[in-house]
Amino acid sequence: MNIGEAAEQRGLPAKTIRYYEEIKLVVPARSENGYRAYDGRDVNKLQFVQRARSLGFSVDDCRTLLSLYEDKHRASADVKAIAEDHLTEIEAKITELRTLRDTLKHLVDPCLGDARPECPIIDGLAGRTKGGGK
Amino acid sequence: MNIGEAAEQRGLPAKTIRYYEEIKLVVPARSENGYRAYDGRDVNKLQFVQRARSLGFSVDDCRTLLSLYEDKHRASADVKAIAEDHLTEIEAKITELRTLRDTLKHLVDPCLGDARPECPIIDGLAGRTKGGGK
DNA sequence: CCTTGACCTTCCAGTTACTGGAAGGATTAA
DNA sequence: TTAATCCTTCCAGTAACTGGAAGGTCAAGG
Repeated sequence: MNIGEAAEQRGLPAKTIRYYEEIKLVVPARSENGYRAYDGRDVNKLQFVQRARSLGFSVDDCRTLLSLYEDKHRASADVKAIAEDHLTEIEAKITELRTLRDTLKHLVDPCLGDARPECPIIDGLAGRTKGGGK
Repeated sequence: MNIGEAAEQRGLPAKTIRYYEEIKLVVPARSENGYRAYDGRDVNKLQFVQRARSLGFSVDDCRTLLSLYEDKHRASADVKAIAEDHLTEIEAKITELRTLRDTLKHLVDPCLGDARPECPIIDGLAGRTKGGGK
């Protein structure tokens, strides 16, 4: 099948699929006219990558996972290690964002948000502490 | 002061500070020898940007915030609007990451992580459901 | 006076994972 | 034959830096 059909089947932009070929992630055969020809196995790989990407795996992780996917003699430990690393990264990101959110909230909450210039947010960013140092 | 001193004072890489000039975020005067000359006001701006960036504001938001910082007639409402938008984005990101984490966890947990090839993570990514469809 | 080392300059390229668009060939239907 | 789709490749842009090369400037030491 041509790239358009593969794209539609998977709900991926053709541009993205071409990109995956460019970086040698999913490389289809070519028809005589030069068109990319995707077979069922290619489409499975596209689906695999699509799901891995949607779970936040990097394209590089996808490359490794894809090779494990294709390897009938893989050790599930290898897969699990990648996934656990990624999980740890996600947890770290969540923690970081929660901290950001809380800090930001403490600046935003006391801001009156009116027409006057006094602004705890600006003060906070400028490094001015609100407390009146006696 | 030269860029090196400003960089050290703020704990920012000189490269980053040059970049901020390139994008016209913090543009210092120049000495006769062509060196960048940062005065106290520039350093304050660098600090302001540094803090805003560390709170996750985009460089573009920083530009706007910086102009509000310098505007004695600003309305705090304008500042607050930007900060609240950003807060909303952060919340959305946290929610998204939590979903990712949970989904990933449900794939990782049942994986034995041994030398055998059977792997619920690979199966999940491949779109194979675990349940034995009777 | 000259050299060495630290500091400064500009410019170019690379990072991540695409996305948009231009120019032009292939295919299909009318 | 022509028009509408589809396909191709190639180039550029996104965000926010970061690394590195080639070369100018400056202060200290011999």
